[in-house]
Amino acid sequence: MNANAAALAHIVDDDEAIRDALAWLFETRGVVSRGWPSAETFLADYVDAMHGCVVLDIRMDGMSGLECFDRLLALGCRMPVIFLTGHGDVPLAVATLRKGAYHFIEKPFNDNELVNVVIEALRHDAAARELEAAQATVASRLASLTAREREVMELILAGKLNKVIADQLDIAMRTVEVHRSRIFEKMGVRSAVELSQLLARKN
Amino acid sequence: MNANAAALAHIVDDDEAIRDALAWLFETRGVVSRGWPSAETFLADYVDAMHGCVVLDIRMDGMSGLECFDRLLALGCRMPVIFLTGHGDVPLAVATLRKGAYHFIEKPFNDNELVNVVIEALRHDAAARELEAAQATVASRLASLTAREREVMELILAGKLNKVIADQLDIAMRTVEVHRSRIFEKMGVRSAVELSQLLARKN
DNA sequence: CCCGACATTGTGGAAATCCGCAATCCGCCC
DNA sequence: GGGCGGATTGCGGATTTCCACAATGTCGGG
Repeated sequence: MNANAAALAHIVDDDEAIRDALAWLFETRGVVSRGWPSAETFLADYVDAMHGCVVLDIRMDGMSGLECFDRLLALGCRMPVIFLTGHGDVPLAVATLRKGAYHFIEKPFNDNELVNVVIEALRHDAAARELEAAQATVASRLASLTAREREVMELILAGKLNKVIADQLDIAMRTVEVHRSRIFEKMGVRSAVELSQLLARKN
Repeated sequence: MNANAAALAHIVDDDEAIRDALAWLFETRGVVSRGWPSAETFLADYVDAMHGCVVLDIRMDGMSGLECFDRLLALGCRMPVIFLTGHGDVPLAVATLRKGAYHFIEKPFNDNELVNVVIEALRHDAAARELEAAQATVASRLASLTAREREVMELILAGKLNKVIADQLDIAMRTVEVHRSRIFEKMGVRSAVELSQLLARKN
């Protein structure tokens, strides 16, 4: 099952009737979903490349939604997580939200409101994924630099002249120029200012 | 009363006994505070330069804590706001946190925990203020640029050569150089890369 | 009218950057 | 040993950037 190919709303709830009802509800608004009967099964299949959002019931047999959330966080999951609960209390809601949960919704909920939240979460994930892809490209270019090139790059970004860098590293100015040229080539830029702008977009 | 000079924990609660108890509690941990008997009195004195955090009771005679929060947001208040409530429910907690409240604490609360939250909020505010001050300096330098200089600056930051900028704006290359020099002077930098780095830190 | 800010331009020369071509040395791996 | 990648360097010439000094024209405000 290729859960990576498209953005899905992952419904994690041990109650099959609820999973089906939610799937149906989401479908009426064009949201593709997948149901998981337990936190364990979802986590077993979880991979970083999963796109979309997680609709997570708090109270389940076996692993709870909260434990599942902690696990997802530990795994570096960036999908927005929407908690559903029939038995929440304020400290719990506050704690999960402050831990980074996307939303916390009590049952019974307004159908439309939930779908709106899901759609918004999917959008959020899409935007985050796009930014991540761009940043990964930059990161891989950075990874292609040799240690020396990285050293010279820092000095370039600090605005130092080639001759100053040469003095500082006790090398010839021509060598600085060579490194500089190689750095720009690998990073796909033509000048120090372009490089700076590229890296600013990464962070 | 100069509430701007130092970072204070602003206690907004119509119950004087609670205000005093909190003030005393905060004082035991070295936190300076000021009590306000109502949202209205606090808002009447509110100025942007107030530093610290706001400890806000939700249920008060007159204006509620929630209305007060909305007002603060509308005024662009960046102080962290900690809600205290004896009668909160989950949707309320979720809504305020998603609106940007710093924390939401139910009464009765653990004294130590509340002070920890306040201290953390004060730290948060201090860091945010520092960043803001640095950004304001850059912003005011940017504001000192003429329209033409700003136009040329964008092109410089795009990595374009002086001769390309000259062609694009249909002016002499010497003119581009003059603008360039004036821009760097006003922005307090010596090169395009320094300028780029400075602006990246602003955003 | 006068003044100041802004935009523009020119001259000539210095400084900084860029680069093709070529070469050497070192360390690592097969 | 041979090959490869990385670091280093030199030469000479081209391009780009920088700048002191000077000047002109326009616009807005007193």
